[in-house]
Amino acid sequence: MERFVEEMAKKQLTELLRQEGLSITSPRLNVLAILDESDGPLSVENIVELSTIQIPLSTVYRVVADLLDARIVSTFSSPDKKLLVELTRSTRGHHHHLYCQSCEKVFDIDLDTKMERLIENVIKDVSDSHGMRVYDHSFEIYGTCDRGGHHPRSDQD
Amino acid sequence: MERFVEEMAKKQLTELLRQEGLSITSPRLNVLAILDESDGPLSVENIVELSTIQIPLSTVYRVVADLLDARIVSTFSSPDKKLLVELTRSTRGHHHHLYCQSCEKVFDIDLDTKMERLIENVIKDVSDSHGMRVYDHSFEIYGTCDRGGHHPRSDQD
DNA sequence: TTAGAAATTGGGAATCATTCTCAAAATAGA
DNA sequence: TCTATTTTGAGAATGATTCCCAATTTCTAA
Repeated sequence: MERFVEEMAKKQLTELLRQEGLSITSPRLNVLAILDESDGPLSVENIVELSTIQIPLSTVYRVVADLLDARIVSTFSSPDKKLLVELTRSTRGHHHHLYCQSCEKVFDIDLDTKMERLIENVIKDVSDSHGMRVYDHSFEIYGTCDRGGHHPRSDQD
Repeated sequence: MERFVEEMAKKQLTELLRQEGLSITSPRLNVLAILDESDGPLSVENIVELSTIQIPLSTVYRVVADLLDARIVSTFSSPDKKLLVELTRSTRGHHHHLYCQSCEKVFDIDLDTKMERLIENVIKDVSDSHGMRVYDHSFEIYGTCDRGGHHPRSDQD
């Protein structure tokens, strides 16, 4: 059963690559499978750790870059500036992120349609007033999940 | 006259350091003066380039870290993950950023009070539902200012 | 199905921003 | 001014990411 699900997923992921005209290779399928099984964005290091077969870091970076070009994955940076990756498909379109400083996890969050529309309006105003063409925006929230956690800038010694 | 203004600024900046209990050194005053004259956030490299006296990169990083601890400056990351710095004072409190991909500049933007309040509400909802204590958030807009510019992800070859 | 062409990989070296180190220099304050 | 303390300069170290290129894999078309 487990096995069956895996096979299904593999076929779908293969199809995903084929649709975008990318050749089917095991590093690509592996990275996709790992992202597919994850419930949130992963760092490149995470991907390597979670991989059953051995994949060099450089290959993961390259694979991720190819998948990004094909829009199969999306990437962004964590607060400590590491590359984070997630399947574009798995996120129902546009969304935002919530970072937990204490457990170092990232959660996807969705804003309701009204809020998202308000943001679009703000962006329109700003881009008009600056004469710029806007291609993206981000909205990120930083917090801590454990009650003992503290503000990262208040730990002066 | 020019000279006079400079002297004025220098006194104020010295006072700023003194108030926070930081000793007065020329690298610190220089970094502050450069940030004070800038109309937007600067990278560490920018600061070194704009400095009249020679300051090593490592010193600028250290000075910026000290000023950050004292909350005299604020820092954040550019889309290419470089450290950006601005005087906390020069920004009337909380604000956001607009990045231009073609000219590589960063502009400060303010949202109106209503919008900012909406965002606060969203953050409250999200943090409550995830059981997290939120200490910060960011909202950034990415665009290009020249009409010939193009979406960074659409230049596939 | 198979040969050759084209694309991809492995893995180590290179790069780039940032941090660290520590002796020398500057600052603070009695 | 003198001395303890802090800060600096300059280069080495670090860590994430990119580059390089020979070896391998995938694709294509006969």
